Amino acid sequence: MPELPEVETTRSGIAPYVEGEVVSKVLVRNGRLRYIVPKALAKMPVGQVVRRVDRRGKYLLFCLDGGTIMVHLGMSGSLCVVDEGLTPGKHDHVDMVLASGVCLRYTDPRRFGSVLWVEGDVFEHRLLKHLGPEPLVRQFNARYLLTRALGRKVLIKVLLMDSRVVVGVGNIYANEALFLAGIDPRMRCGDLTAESSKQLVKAVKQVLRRAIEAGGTTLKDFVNSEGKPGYFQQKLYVYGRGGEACRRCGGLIEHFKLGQRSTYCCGNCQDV
DNA sequence: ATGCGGACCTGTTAGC
DNA sequence: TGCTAACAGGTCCGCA
Repeated sequence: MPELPEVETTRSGIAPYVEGEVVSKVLVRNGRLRYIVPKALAKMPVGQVVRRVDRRGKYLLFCLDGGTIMVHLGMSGSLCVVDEGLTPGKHDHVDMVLASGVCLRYTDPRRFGSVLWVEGDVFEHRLLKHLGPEPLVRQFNARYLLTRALGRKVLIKVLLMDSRVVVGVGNIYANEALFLAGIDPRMRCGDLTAESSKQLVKAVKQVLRRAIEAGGTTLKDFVNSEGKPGYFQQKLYVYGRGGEACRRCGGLIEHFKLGQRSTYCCGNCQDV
């Protein structure tokens, strides 16, 4: 579920409640997430101050003095600020309880996400080490994308969703960015030109920025730190709109599979 | 090195 | 109405 805008929405919502506060305990109700949470947290000491809440790609990083709590929301995860006393639901797997009485509650029906404790330089952790640049920084530019695309045979959509190339772009925003750039998702990487690379980078940045402003996309179950949905779904051009009219040309939005992922595009507005 | 397919889970929806 | 199958926002691993 959560792509970069949803993770960033969560981060900015949580930060004011957490930064400068002491973690008094971490309560694990169901540790069977992507990585077994009790094991992953085994060495974590309690009573430390959270210095800041950061984000790298789709990972949330709670930076403490002795290490980092690294949270990934997977497909269906969310993290809400609740009162410690609130009765947990079926999928409320982990609580991070602060000395202030505020509780960060991790909810994840599909359990594809995880909560890890990492000591030392978190960016050297195997899950972060090989990540590509953040999409919203200058380092992610037309020249960079072209360099990474040329000489490869994968489809352009697959490349965009490869976190070693650029982080944070999941299936929804890959579809949207390709539409905005006027590029068919079935185009091969090798066919990217300087011009189309420029358009695509611009589109990726634009769609992510707009989605962050709208508080993310809620298709089914994404909620922010207050348990509220995002509103970007109302602004989607192609994702989830198979068979409907293109908002730009009125043509039919196509829907098919690429790799294993649901793909949407306008055959008229997007060229291979 | 690159590309591809399967695996990890559960809940909801579509279809018979 | 009720059962079953397909599908869903994301990685990560192993094999060719």
